[in-house]
Amino acid sequence: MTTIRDVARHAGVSFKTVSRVINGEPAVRKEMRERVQVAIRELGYQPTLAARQLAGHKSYIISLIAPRVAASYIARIMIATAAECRAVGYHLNMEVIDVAHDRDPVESDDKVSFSVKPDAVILIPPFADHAGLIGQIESEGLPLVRIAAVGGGYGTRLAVNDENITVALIEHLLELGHRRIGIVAPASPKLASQTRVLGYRRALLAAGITPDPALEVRGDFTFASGAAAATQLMALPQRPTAIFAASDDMALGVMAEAQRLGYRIPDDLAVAGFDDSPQSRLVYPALTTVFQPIAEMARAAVHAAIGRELENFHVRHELRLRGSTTGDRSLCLSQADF
Amino acid sequence: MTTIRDVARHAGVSFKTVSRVINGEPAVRKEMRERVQVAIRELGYQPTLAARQLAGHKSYIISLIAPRVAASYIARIMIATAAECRAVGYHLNMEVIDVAHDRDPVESDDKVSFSVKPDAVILIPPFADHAGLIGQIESEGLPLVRIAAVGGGYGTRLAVNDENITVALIEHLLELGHRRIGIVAPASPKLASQTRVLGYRRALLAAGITPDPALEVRGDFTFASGAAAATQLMALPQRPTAIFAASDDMALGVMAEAQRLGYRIPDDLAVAGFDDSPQSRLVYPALTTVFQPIAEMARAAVHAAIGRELENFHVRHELRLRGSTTGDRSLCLSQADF
DNA sequence: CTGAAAGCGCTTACAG
DNA sequence: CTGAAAGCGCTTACAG
Repeated sequence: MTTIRDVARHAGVSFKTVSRVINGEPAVRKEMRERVQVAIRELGYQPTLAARQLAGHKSYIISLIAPRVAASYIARIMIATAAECRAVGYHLNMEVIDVAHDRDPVESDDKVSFSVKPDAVILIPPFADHAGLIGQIESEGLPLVRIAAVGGGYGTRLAVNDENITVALIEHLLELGHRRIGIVAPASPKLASQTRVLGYRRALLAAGITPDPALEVRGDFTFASGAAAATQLMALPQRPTAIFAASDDMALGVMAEAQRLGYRIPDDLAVAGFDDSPQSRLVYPALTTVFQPIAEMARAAVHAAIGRELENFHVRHELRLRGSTTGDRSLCLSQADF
Repeated sequence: MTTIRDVARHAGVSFKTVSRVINGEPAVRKEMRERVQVAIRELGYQPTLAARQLAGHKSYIISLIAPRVAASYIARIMIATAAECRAVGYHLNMEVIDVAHDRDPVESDDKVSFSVKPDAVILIPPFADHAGLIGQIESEGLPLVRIAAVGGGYGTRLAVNDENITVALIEHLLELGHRRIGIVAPASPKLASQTRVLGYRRALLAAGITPDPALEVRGDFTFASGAAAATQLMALPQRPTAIFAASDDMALGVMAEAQRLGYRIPDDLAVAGFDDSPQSRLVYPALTTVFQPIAEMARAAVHAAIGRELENFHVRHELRLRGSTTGDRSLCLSQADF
């Protein structure tokens, strides 16, 4: 294996100088630096992370703790975080937790381990507010970034507020003439996505409509829960003419169930979701939804995790108005944003 | 930080004995072993991976090299691999490569790095046959597992052959009375999924139908390419009454385009896909498709990577017959398999 | 079955 | 701007 000493010999400098070049330390003459860089390239040298970590107390590893679920939101965060880590010279350690088995990620045998000694940890929903994990990470003394966290506590919170964009989405439905608009709301109160419910209510009130509790049904972000909500809402004495679901998967459940019951989308029922997931484009009619800048959030999280400033960071939501509300009959052929 | 010496002191043994217990070496008295294990638990000790790696030439890290694409197939492999790594006491290092920018993962600045010194590497499509990457991994002397690889060469090949299950799927369409069956085939010849085309042709021939080249259209696994294929196929003088797409995303493109053109599914056109992706269940009617045991393949890959035997390993494909061919009007409410 | 020595490939202070 | 010493937390041989 090529080591720092091989590079030093090849470049005719002390191995310490090589170390300085690798770490971008200023105190190296330009000529030396270039000589070392040539040697590194010629030998194909890659510093051993483990040695750097042991000596320098820095691992260049970030751990992402994610649930083992099929949600595209999770997959998109995972991929974007991994890509961003690479971009800044870090490595991503993925810790995937099986939430289905209901094991405590802190206390069970299968608990999350920090033996890779990451430089920082990123937590995403539904763990962003998991007190046990947060406590464990704090006691390990690890920097923490919590994406879409609601509560305070240890760590940097990357808060998202979906209220305003949801207001805009509901206004779109109101402009189309809908007055009875149902919502499939997040069941768990401790989620950032609750701001979507606030936006829904605010938009209705602003239009002079009193939110009807019968039109608010809970879901757990799955397709099945969206379908069940649709069954319930469409059975109401005064059924809604539009339904907003707090996630695309639930919205697709609403759409499918409505179609199964014989309603046409959007003629009989308009449907809107949230996430701009890849699957929101795969149905006919395509689903109206809200684009969340997941890649940018992942970038921000990685930068926050390693203590770098990120310039030009804006969490810019965007309405994606499509056939499921507008009646537009074209397909969505562009690739999904990441 | 708690080190091996702290544990030794706490347990009243030499630190070498602790090391032996951690590594499960046999030469330790049962009593000693238990004493050490208690100390480890009491102190919450977790051995530093970097130190073990440096001293023992073993990192307990597996690298997965994956493309940065939105395909659920990729996300499912990623998640399953990460979960399996955890299960066997390893850590997953994710290297996500931006294929969109067309940068060479071996030669570009952004090339894949092995500075984490993984114990093994796992390659998935479309990299499973990437000669450059395979060569790099071989020259690093790293064990390699290639999931769904086609060609020979360095590394353990986890081959999949989809021919037989595709035959079964086409037979299902034939039984429904379809005689003109179109296919959206993989464009790239170097993919394991080409076995799906072989199965398609074999099933037709077995039924006494000569495959019609006009009914074979190429796609690149995206929704858009499926939609384009449908446009083309449905414009044929003798249009097909059923279309099999070699991936679910392409099948959904076929379905959406057909619906847009006013055809009813499956009355006017039956559609079938491949993957049993989560999104295959999110549409109405639900998509007939083939379940691929991705989680089991990931398990097998991880075990092969670390040189362990995996008992009871079967790549068991399964037909998932749903409304897009059968006309069944129920929704698919169970969670997707992983 | 248990222990003391050497060393993995680097970085961190500290000199010059 | 550059170098020689010490040490990060472990495992690998080698003794006993």
